[in-house]
Order: sequence, then structure tokens, then C-alpha cells
Amino acid sequence: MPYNHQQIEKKWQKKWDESDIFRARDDSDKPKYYCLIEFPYPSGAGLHMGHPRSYTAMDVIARKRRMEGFNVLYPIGWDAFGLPAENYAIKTGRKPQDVTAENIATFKRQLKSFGLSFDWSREVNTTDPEYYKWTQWMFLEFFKAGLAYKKKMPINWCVSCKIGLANEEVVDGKCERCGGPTEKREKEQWMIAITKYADRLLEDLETVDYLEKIKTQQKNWIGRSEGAEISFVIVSEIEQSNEIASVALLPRNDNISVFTTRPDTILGATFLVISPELAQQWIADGWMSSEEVKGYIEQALKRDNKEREAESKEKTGVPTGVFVINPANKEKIPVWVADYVLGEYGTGAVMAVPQHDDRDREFAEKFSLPIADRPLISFDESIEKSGGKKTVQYKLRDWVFSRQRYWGEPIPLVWCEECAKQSSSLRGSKATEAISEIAASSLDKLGTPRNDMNGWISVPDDQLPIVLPEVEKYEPTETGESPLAAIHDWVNTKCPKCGGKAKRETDTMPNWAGSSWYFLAYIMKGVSSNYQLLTTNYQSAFNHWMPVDWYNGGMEHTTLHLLYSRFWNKFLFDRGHVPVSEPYAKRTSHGLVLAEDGTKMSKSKGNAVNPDEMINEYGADSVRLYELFMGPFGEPVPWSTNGLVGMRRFLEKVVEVSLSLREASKASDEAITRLLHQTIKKVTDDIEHMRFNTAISQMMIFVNVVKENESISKENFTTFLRLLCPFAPHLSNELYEQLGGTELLEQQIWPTHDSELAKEQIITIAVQVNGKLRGIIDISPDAEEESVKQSAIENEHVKKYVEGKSVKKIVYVKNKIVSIVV
RNA sequence: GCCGAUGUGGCGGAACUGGUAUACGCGCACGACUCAAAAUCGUGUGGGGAAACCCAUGUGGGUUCGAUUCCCACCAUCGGCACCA
Repeated sequence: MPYNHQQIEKKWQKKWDESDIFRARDDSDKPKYYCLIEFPYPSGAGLHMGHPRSYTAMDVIARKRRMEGFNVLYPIGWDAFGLPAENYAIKTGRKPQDVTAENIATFKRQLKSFGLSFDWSREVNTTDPEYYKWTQWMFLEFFKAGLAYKKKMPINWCVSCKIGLANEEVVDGKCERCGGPTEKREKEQWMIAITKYADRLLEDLETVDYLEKIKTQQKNWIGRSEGAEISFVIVSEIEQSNEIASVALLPRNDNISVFTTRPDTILGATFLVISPELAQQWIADGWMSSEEVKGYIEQALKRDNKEREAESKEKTGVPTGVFVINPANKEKIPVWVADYVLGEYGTGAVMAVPQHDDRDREFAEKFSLPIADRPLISFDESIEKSGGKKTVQYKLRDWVFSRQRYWGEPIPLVWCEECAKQSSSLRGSKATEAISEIAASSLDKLGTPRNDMNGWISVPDDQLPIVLPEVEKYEPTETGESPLAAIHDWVNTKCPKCGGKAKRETDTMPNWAGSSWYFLAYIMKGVSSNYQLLTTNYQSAFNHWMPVDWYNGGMEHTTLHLLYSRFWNKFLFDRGHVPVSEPYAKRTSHGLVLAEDGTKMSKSKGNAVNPDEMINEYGADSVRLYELFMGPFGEPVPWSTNGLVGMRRFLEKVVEVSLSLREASKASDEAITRLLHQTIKKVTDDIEHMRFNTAISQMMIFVNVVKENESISKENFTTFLRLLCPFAPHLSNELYEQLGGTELLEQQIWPTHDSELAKEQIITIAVQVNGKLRGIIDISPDAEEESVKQSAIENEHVKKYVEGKSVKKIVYVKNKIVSIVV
């Protein structure tokens, strides 16, 4: 039989569709298993060879689970909001809605051609108003809980995309998407207080089964540091040259608070350093600083990340003229301002201990500040002596949730001037109390939710979704507002609370919003295909399916999507909407598929491999196998079309074997059965550990041996087809049918291995003399130690190294090796 | 600089808790088939040597009867973070 993959693959894909066997059942008695892959952004370039690596891997697992008797949910959807579609719209004038729909159609066709066992009935799309209705509803939950707040803050601004970026989206001072330069800009932004969950995001990592490197990266990103906050009193004595400075400062600020992880070094603190941001705040509060300080601040704040990085080696700073008292030893020490102290971290001020801190020493040496040699004191003693208090700091920042762009979910809030005025006199209302409580529990003064959100009114549930209006132009406005701001009909609305004139928020959400809860959307879609808002009860379905049992995705999402969605789910859990605090029980990650030259595949470099062409020429089964065989699953591996050819040859061999099925002699059949059971064991174990490459190699060994023997029983062969099915489902089904199978292979059970049948009759072991391999002998696995040693010494290759010498020692490791020392 | 990972043939890579290093695949060489080529099949394939043997898992040490695997030091590459007090 010629192996006509095109015909075979079409045929089985149709059968799967018609039989609907990949549909997850909410009413099943079987135990559930939820497999998840990161749903793709449907880009205009079409499917990338990297996508199927993760998808086929989870497909193998999903298919195996089904055969093991689980009710499997393996869904797919589209994370379709985002910049590329919008930039394309700006360039061509086409609607992002249309472009996205086309891209999705392409992706869908391509994914289907891989024969992935997705439950397509639960397909979701983040840009569907029925979907983002919920994204908006959840945002309002954050808002109502006081976790969404608007704040003027310096944000990372991409000059060419004209968009504010989250810290996570800035890489080496450059925009993650376009690679262009970024600068700091002051903007009113919606923020979500993820920092409130920092501790739980950290602690709960202990409760989940994530790859260790993923946990480590998240821990580092959250960056918890324990230490102390210590106040340094500003002294009234005035340094001659800066008389005005200190005097003017005193009325409002009588001390400077610093955060340190080393309060035990406080005796060695010989000066204080404050950040340019804090210094600027002082000036705003009425500090009459010297011109030198003002000049320094201005320069420091203007510098963007790139410049700062370039100059990171050389420390700069100026004295403020202000002095403080070291509370531990009552020494009067100067305060400097320098940009090596960050405004966003800690209190924005540090005590400098040149004796113990490299950065402080470098600074002290450069500016001839004193470097003391003082003893350490214990943590508790230092806290007591300095009147400080123990605190914890995080590197994690609150989530910048606003985008001034078109192609995202509109933030469903309305600004009402009238209500703002009203409520300013209503301090003590319930909402305000809730917000104040959160504010009080917070240490980070720059990331604290404000309690003046009162003019912002939630859009009521029955008015959701706020649908993206049609616009003429997709560019952000020159002032940096979203194009929505130009649609007056849309912006001007009625206040849902007082009925007066009000304006809609024109910011949209970041593309991370929709992906923060999509694993729930798949479940909801199984209950109600149109996501009826609030009227449907999803609780029992959530109870049934959550948490996700196994989630595979890219390492690049560890500190973005993965952290955001854990946070989002925890919040929903706290609000009583979902039953589990951690959304993903297990998280693994795949390595990148690189181009043949070992660099990243990209359309612009022209080194991208087209999945359509590969499937057309070699078949989906070959491509699936190669995606998994190419290298260890977690490592990046360069693509090789030659390697793909090897998979095709393997499948052709399988076809050949199936055509020449012949009952074997008893001895041969025993040998094949033995190898089959060894293969079952290896493939079964390897899949669980994502060692797909060695699982496939074991199946190749099996087929090679069968081919050599020119015989295999039908029973053994169909067992083998069940093993092969998750990897190469089209061909496996075809061969199974030709052998008289009437059901789909997917409805068969996964083979289990019999260790008795798998047991070797004869084992070949090595014989070493003085650590060098000198011979091999065949033994029975149950052979007595003495007889093995004897035959080792008598082996003709070994003899000549042993003869005439005195044997000092013989080591025998059962069924492994004989080691002789002479 | 810090954190994490990785280093094995011409290439992708195997090797379980220390036990025959180089499985499996690619490539290559030779042979068969063919007028010829492709495809296919067969044989071989870490390096050196005529052979006995010797040398090889980034480098240098160590532990051990035995080390790709464990320990110490170093080098290189990749990923993440980056003046986080």
C-alpha cells in the first residue's frame, strides 16, 4: 500500500469531527482531566512551527488520558486582542475585527490539519463581545474590591507604538513588541493591585507542581525581601552653606524613612541617599533646594532606561545639604541625592553603609564620604536601638492596566463630575472604608490605591458589554489618548448612578486581560454556548473541571501571563466565584523551535518553515512525530527538514510491517512480545515525563526489530498501534481499520505492560579488569553470583589480563557488571 | 554582577538511583537495483593504529574496583533579572 497521507488524514479528521469523540462531557462519570495549552495570538503570518510543539505534546497527553479512561477537556481558542492587528489596521485602514477574523480562519484551518484532539465546541475568542463582557465584568470586580485604581505615575512609553507599557513589556529599555526606544512619561493609568497578592503568589508556589525553574523565576520576580524600616530624624542644626534648604524642609518633613535588609549594619551608616523621585517630592512639598540639587533631579528624571543603563557603572549624585541623626549611634550624617537609589522601590531612600555594601562604598569613595569600620549588632537589637520596625518589600509592582489604544477591551467605567463632588463629602461610606483599609495595609506609598475613585462609576451589569465602537482612524491621538476619545457620541454618556452627564473611560485593557481567565471561559462555554451573564450558574462546572491538571506553555510567559492569571484566579477565588485558589496544578514548558541555522525563525529573515508545506508533503503524522522527536521537549532545538524525512520513513516502515503481518514462530513471538512490553513501559513512562523523543525512539527500535524478524502477531501489532496512536493518530487509525478494527483507536484502552512478559531471558553484562572493559558475558538474570564471577574470569578475553596475577577483589553488581581488580 | 540551565560523533541527541559511552534519527561512504538519476534496499560509520591495543563525554584536579553521572576549581554558551538597599 502506498502511504497516501493526504487521503488518510482527511478521512480520519472527518471521522473525528463526525463522531465528536473529543468533546468533553460535563455529565460524565469518568474522572476529569483538564489539559491546557496557551491559546495562540492569531497573527497574520499564520501558524509558526513553534506552536505545534506544545500542542502536539499536550495532544499526546490528552489522547493518552482518554485511553486511560479520563473525561478529558482539551480546549482551544484565540487570544486575539493586541497590537499587531491594530498596527496592521493603521497601515491598511482595514478593521481589526475583519483582519482578526481572517487570521483566525487561517489558524483554525492549520490547526485542524494537525489532527489535534481539541474540543472545538468550546472555542473561545477574547475579542468576541460575549467574551469580553466577562473580562469587563471581572475588571469591575477588581474595581469594586478597591484593587483597581487610577494613578498618575511615570510609565514606560513606547515612542513608536505610542503606548504605555507594563514593566514586563520593556526589555532592555526597549519595547518588547517593536524593539523601539521607550521613555518615562507621566500618565494617569488604571492600575491593578497585584502587589496585595505578592505573598500568596509566592507562598502558594509550594502547593503546585511547576517546573523548578518556573517557580524560581516567579520568586525572583516577586522579589520578597525581609528587613526593617528605620526613621532618621532631620536635625535642626543647619549646615552653613545650605541654610535655606534645611529650614524650608522642616515644617513638613521631620524625618527620612529608609528600608534596609541589613539593619544589623546600622552603626556603619555614614550617610543617607535619597532617590531623585523622592527629592522631587520634597520640592513639591515646599523644600527650597539648591540649584545644584534641582539641576541634578531634572537631569536624572529625564534620562530614560537606555541612558541609565549605559552609565550604570559610574555613580552620580549631589549633597542635599540636609543632615540626619543615625538613631543607633546619634551621629550626624549627611543626606545625598543619587539616581542609584530607585524611587519605586522601598521608601525611595537608603542608609548607606560603605563598610558592607559595594554600591555605597563605590559612592563613598567617589565623593570622599566617610567609610566607617563598626561592629555588627543583632537584628533585634538594631531594630530596638533605631526604633525601626520589621517590614517586607517586594520587587513586584502593581499592574499597569491601561492602554491608550483601540484594539482592546474598553474599561467599563464612567467619569461623573457630579458624583465625584457628592461623594467627596461622604467620607466613611462603605466603599471608601474598604479602600482605606487596603491603603492602610500597604507600605508602598507610590503604589497605594487612592481613595478618591469616587467619581468613577461602574457600568451596571445589564449594560455590559461596552462594545468597541467603530472608528475612522486607529492611531492613538497625539496627546496619547486612545482613538476612542475622538468618538464623542460614544464618550459622552449618562451617569448610571445619578443620570447626569458623564464621560466614558477611553482607555482599553492590556492584551493580558483576556488571557487571565480563558481557562474558565472554556468551562463556561460547555455550560452555555453564549455565556449568558449572571443568569447561568457556572459553579458546578467550575467545581467539576478546576483546577487545570496540566498546563504547558512558554517560559517567556512565566512572569507575565502565568503570574497575572494566577493572581486573577486567586482574586476570583476570594470573591467566591471559583472553587480553587491556584488555577494550574501542574505547569511545564517547551523549548523554542529555531530555524535550521539555529537562530529564531522569523518571516523577515526568511528562515521560517511553513507548516502547510510540511504537512502537504510529508503528512501531519510525520510533522507531529518530528516536533516531538527533534530534541528534549524543554530545550530549544533547530528545525531540520531532513529530520522530518526520517519520521516519514519510520511511518512507511510501520505501513510495511502491517502489510506483511505473519504469525511468527513461538520463539520469535516471545521475543517480540518481550520487546513490546518493554516498549509499552518505556512509552508510558516517557510520555508522563514529556520525554517524547525517547518514547519515539523506542517505538522505532520496536519496528526495526519486527521488520528484521519479518513477523508479528496481529494482536501484538494492534497493541503497538494503540501506543503509536497519540503520536500519529491518522495512520494508526487507518492501519487499525485495515486490520479489521471497527471502532476508533481512540476508544481503545491504553496498553499496560506485564513485567513478567517484559523480563529478559539472557542478559549481557560487562567484565572489567582494573577498571577497563575487557570482555562481555551472557548470563541468566537469576544466575548465582559465584557462577557469574567464575565465567567472568574464564572468559577468553578476560583471561589474559588475569592469568598469572593475583586477584585482589571481584565486585559483582547484579545483572550489571563484574569488576576484577588484580 | 546575581539567579537558573547547558556543554557527549559531521549534525539533533541517548545513557534509569555511578556500572558495556555514542541508543534512535539525520548526514556521509561503499554496494545492490537502474541506460542514468531520484527513491528504495543492504553494509559500514567517534578518533588513532596493520594489529594487539591506545585515546575520547568543555578544561584541570579529586572520590571510587569503576565517573557523562558525585565533589572542588576554572572556561564557554544560552535564558532570566539587573544599582531592589
